[in-house]
Amino acid sequence: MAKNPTDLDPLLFTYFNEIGIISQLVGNIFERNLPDGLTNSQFSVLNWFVRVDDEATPTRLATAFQVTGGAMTNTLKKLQAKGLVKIRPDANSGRQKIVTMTAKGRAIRDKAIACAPPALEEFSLQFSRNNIEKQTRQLQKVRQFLDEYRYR
Amino acid sequence: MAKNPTDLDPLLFTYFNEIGIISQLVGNIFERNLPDGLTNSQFSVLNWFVRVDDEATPTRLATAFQVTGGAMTNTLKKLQAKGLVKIRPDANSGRQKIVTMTAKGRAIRDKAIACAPPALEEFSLQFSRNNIEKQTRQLQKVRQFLDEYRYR
DNA sequence: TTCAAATACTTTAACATTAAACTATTTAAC
DNA sequence: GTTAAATAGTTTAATGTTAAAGTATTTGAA
Repeated sequence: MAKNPTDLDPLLFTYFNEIGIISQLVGNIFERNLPDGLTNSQFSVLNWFVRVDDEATPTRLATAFQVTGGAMTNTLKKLQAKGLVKIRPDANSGRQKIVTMTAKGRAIRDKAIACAPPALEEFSLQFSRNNIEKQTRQLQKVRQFLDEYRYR
Repeated sequence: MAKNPTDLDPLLFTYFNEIGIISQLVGNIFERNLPDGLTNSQFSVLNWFVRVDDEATPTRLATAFQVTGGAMTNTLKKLQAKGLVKIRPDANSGRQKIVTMTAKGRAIRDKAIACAPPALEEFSLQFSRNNIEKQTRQLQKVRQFLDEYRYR
């Protein structure tokens, strides 16, 4: 049956709408509890250094978080001004820089985790680990599709 | 087993991270194709009038989209300037206003749908309706939890 | 070797959003 | 009836993001 062109598939609309709202709610809930005026972006960068690697170029971080280079420049400048990351030139390439987290950065990151709002605790009680794992796998497929679509 | 306080539950982190990235990607993909310099917020308001009701107060819209009143004031002013919505005082309450969509607004909204990026078409081929329906139901539960948590 | 294209990062202007302060109106307690 | 509190909407300043232009460096093809 042909789709009426004046109707956006309501299911897809609802689906992405729910995702958008959850993203916004979680972002707000989490950022509200962050210490030292840390933003979500700033925290995410600090946490990346714990989760993924000890050092990175700005572009690698920008790619990881799907933001523009300019946005990452801004985030890193803020972190640097607070003494939470260190930015040094790459000896092997004059156009790259190398970013690392400072001890203070690590401490603030740990503090941020400790400040994590109780929502996350309660969330774990409401939704089974198994359920969230399954959802995550499906979301990863969706993200991958959109990610690839983006570069065509 | 006690959770190490310096570790944010990686599963939850990944889960919400995927949601955040999908939200961002879909937003960008969709907004890029919108006609007449329409933003996602502006389109969403127009689409709301098709999906939900003929008229609304600014606050009702702000609540529906989980944005501040100020943000909605801004969005509505832009839509009004383009002649896509009409804002009139409420005869029954001097502090409320009533917003409706104009015929031009409806036309632009339909055009936006027609311009919808092919990503959505292809998306439907990749992911089964059944799958997206199931995911949507789960996401709705999550959103509901976060929504309720917010007001406590 | 040269030089055009690609890459890494920064800067700028525009803009959507937020929190907070502000105006106007309505509600309801006394 | 008065008046304090609540509600609806707007305005302001600050901020984070984007696209686009700009600088500097590296790559690689001729």
